[in-house]
Amino acid sequence: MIEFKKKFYFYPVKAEWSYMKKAKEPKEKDITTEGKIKEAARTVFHKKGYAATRTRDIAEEAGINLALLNYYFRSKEKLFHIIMTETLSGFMQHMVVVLNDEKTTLEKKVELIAASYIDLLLRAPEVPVFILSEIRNNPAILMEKIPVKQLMFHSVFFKQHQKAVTDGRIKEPSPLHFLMNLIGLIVFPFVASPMLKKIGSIKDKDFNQLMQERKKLIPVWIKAIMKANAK
Amino acid sequence: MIEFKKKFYFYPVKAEWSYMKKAKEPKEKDITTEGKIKEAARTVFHKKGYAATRTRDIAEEAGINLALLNYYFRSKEKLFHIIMTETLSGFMQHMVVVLNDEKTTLEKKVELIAASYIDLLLRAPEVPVFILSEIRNNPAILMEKIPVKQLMFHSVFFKQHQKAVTDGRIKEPSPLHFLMNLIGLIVFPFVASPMLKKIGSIKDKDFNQLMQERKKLIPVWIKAIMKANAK
DNA sequence: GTCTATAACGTGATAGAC
DNA sequence: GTCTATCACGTTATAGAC
Repeated sequence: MIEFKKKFYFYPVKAEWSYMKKAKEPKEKDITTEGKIKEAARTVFHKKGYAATRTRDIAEEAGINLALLNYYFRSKEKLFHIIMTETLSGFMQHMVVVLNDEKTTLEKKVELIAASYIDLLLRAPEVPVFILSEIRNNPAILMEKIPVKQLMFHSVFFKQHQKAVTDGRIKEPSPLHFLMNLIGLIVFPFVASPMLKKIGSIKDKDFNQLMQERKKLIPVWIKAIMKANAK
Repeated sequence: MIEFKKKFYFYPVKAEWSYMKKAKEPKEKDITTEGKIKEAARTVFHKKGYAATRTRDIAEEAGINLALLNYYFRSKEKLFHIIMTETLSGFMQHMVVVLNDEKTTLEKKVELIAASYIDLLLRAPEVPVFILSEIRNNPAILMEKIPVKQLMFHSVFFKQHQKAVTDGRIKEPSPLHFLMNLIGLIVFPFVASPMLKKIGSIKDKDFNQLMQERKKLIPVWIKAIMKANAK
């Protein structure tokens, strides 16, 4: 009880609420009311952000009654936290798998990350702006949810990178530049895509084509950058 | 009259409102009430975005009475449009000057853009996320305000880049990749800085140091990328 | 579980005194 | 120009019938 906000002090706790359940397989379309609300919430939150989203938008998107939202998730804020947590961990998990493969080389990992993240982002292009702008309003979200630092610095990827540096194959001013460059080259076109589509007058199809090209180009570019640093 | 929203049909038009005046020199601190409100609005909008900002936040930040905000700027929306326009054009103008210098080479322009934009972003690090997330909620903003496309494709920079391609010095799959890479390498660390500061546990001072390094490194990296493409 | 109606609250905007 | 008080409205959350 004690962790609830004032206004919820007397609200009965229901053990069957969705955020206490285990996440379902994402691919089986959830046609339960609860599932529909969560799907709708994900869509609307990702598109408009927390502050600009009205619970009515979510209810409408889900095709359900507004009251049901509070029945299942108790508050807009709680529903948002669920979506945020799932979005963040989905993003991280995806990377952690690749980063910790013992069998692949550093170069191969760059290829895999570029390819798999571009594919992921093509399916959910609004996610990066969503994450970055929500973190701006509440940076604490990051640490609450996921041990990002652990996942990063104890990864096979990170150790391989460090070894490449001590071997002299890379002479990075800082490993952070390597990370910023890799993620930046992958993610930036997606966060800037509204501008890009205006400036370059390119359609969605052309944009997809450009991103497909980048899957192959980014590893080449990263290699070139590493060589340039080694000089 | 006709362009006003319904609720403003009968609101008297005042010719002396701030957004009709010419912009003042940015460096002389504006201590008029109007100036204080605008400064405060810029700060708060940039930090929290339109939807999450309350007019009361702005009034408090400016140290003035809430009613004065509507007295000077008539509505939250109008005030926001002023800030948005100034922010966007400030960003573009800054680039247009460099892009259209006839005397500098393509390579030199890359250096100048990297250096001047990183300096700009160090002074206003919240601006990229602000622009990108507001455009997400209202992409029309872009075209309303600034002829971005014109400025870009008729620039000396763009012509120089095209010439370098036809000369065989660059073999870009698309000039858009060049642009995405350059801007991405510059801007991405700033939009991702909250994550970066958590993941890398770096302080503001270390972040500044990294960005200073990037002023020199980005031109080198861009050159390396161009060479890799030329192969 | 789902609905309608409504309470409770927050926020943008305004009237009117000074 | 600046203030206090208040309105008007939209939004979240809830009660209670079914």
